[in-house]
Amino acid sequence: MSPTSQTLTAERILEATEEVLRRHGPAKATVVDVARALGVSHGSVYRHFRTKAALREAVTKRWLDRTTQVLAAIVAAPGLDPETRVREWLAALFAAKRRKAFDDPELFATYSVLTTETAETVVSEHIADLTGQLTEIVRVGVDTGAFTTDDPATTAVALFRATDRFHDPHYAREWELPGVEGEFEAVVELLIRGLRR
Amino acid sequence: MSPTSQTLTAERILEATEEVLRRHGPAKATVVDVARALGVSHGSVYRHFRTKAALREAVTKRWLDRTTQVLAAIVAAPGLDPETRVREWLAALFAAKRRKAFDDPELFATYSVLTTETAETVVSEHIADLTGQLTEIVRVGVDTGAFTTDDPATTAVALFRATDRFHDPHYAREWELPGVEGEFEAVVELLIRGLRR
DNA sequence: CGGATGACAGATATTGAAATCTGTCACCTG
DNA sequence: CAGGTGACAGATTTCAATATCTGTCATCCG
Repeated sequence: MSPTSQTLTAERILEATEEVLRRHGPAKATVVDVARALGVSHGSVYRHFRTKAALREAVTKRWLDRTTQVLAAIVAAPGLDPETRVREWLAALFAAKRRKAFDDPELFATYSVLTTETAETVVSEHIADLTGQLTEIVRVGVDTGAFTTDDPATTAVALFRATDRFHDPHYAREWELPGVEGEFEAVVELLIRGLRR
Repeated sequence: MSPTSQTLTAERILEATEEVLRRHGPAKATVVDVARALGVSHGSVYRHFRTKAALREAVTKRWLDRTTQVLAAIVAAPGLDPETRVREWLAALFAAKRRKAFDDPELFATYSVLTTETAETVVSEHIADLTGQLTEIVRVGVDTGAFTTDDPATTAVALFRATDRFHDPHYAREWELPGVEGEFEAVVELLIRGLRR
């Protein structure tokens, strides 16, 4: 009946939603559009997601989790000294965000809006995931004697906050300005020096 | 003729503009409103400011400069060691912004909008002023042997950017959350440690 | 004559009626 | 009978007509 008449799964709906969001932007993407893209009635979409907000939340979480997974690889990578691991983790976060912003500006702008309007919990869980990863790196650094701190978790949050400028979508416009790379390195340098014993 | 029939000066217009902005907000504050508040025709306002944008720019600059002046006192204050001076300067910046945001939320929100829509130069000059002050503090710190850095100006920018979260109006909502004070101190602690020889 | 005025043209914002969307649910259909 | 449908009520958005505002300037006034 429809062009893609496989069974309707949450995953297929999320894919269609992302496509509709990319095409129409956050303001004009409707549940009806998503249903149309899937060749089903909008009632069917509501069978998988209770509200439009829940759908947007799910698609946002999916997007944020992709970054979390990339960074987890750096936490787990063997053979890095703690200092290098922190540098690479922060650089990877910056690079991932910058790539998203540059490669598909429409979609990035869309998700930037979604993260501000979506339920606070999705974003704060994402931040908790990321600072959790950083905490692990710092903790290992302290254990091996490379770093000093009273409390790895507090220090991890400080590292994350001090680098907000280089991962908060709010600053995305400035990520293509010349000199940002230098600013990033100067901040990281200062922070790494602050971590050292 | 009007309730306040002194001569019409740029300063009086700026005062009236701030009042109109506080009352009506940035979206609904018009040049006609400002003229009405002063008991003159809007043509007279255009005699002092070429455009509405120029008027908004001037009132924004005036607002930003007030903070710059407060902080200049800390740069010049005698008898502070460099580390304390950095701590106090950053704390004063945070405190000044937080006070503005808390004491008069309407006006603060208004100026937050103005700084995003106003000509880039006003804001970047403000930032240049502030990082200039920080550069001076860092430079003295290096000269007295308290700090190490290749380039005080770069380091000053890094200090400013690493603390964006605690002075960028974008984050104002989070300045009243519990724990912000702790986050601020953790970031400053890390940065100060990074400055030390 | 220096400074203020208000009528005016084009740009921008407001408003309210019509169109669309969200979320529900009784009813299909394979 | 599990999964899908589409009509429906209330909420939200769109659109075009109307009102207001911006910026200019010929004219006025002390």
